Amino acid sequence: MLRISKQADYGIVLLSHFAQKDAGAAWTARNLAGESGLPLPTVAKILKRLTRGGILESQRGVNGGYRLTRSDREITVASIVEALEGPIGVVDCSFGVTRTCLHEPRCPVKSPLQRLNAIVRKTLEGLTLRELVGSG
Amino acid sequence: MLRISKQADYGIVLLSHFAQKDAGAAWTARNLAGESGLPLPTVAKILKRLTRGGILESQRGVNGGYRLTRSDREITVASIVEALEGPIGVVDCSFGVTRTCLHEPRCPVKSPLQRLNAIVRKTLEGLTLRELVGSG
DNA sequence: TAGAAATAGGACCGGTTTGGTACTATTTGC
DNA sequence: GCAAATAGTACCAAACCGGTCCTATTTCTA
Repeated sequence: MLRISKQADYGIVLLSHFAQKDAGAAWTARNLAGESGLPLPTVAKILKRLTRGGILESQRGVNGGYRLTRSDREITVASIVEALEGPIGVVDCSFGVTRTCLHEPRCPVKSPLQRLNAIVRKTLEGLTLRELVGSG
Repeated sequence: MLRISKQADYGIVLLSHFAQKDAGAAWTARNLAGESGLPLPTVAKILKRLTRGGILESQRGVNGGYRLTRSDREITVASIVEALEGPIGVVDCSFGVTRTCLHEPRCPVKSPLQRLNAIVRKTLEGLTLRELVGSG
């Protein structure tokens, strides 16, 4: 367990297509669906989220499509996961906001768990799309 | 997201009680429930799993209870998560066995995702219960 | 100017997983 | 023999997730 969602998994797969070929090239959802073998609606949904997350930029209209907003060396796995799943938090109280843990007053490991969270996040922030795809 | 289950979360909380006090001391499920504020059935379930995972050892009968099988410096977060959630795998294909990915033939990032998985696992394997609780 | 091609956004439903509880069996000490 | 404790399993409700569909908007081209 401790896994990322399928959406994030697919997101990495799709982004790897941008990274592998000419980094500046544009892809349509339809092309990527054909290339990856994933269903078009799913691909479209993921690309939209990646765009909202600032990882892709979109061009509407007939000759539209998606392209990377920056180099694959500057795109971290953390940003991909966050765009597709929301904030990275190993446990609920890691968010540090809004959510209040019922057991917080007597919880002996609140900050240790936040440290665990920080470690995992830092790991993912230090890993770029380039690194992930480059040495496959 | 990218979070551990509540079971694993609670498991860490419960184990921290073993680590904080006399490491050799035994705890009953009832005592831990009282101490942590978690419901007894839930605590009992988690302790059973930790025992099966080799992290705790149990003593049945009237004066029974649970205690750590080894020092809190030798118990890794990875082993805790694995005991409570099963094998750590960031994505399905990280398991490398049984499950076969439908997209595997054309998947450009299979081994990169396995590398991601290895990185996360290694991080958790390098983090001990002592470290997690010690500097809270 | 109309139509086709593409993205934007949100609603919806089915299935799976998870969290939590309860029940019964077994062991152990007094 | 009874009480206290763990072992194991089954079960149910709720939340989450994956996937699809529908409609609106933008843009190019004929």
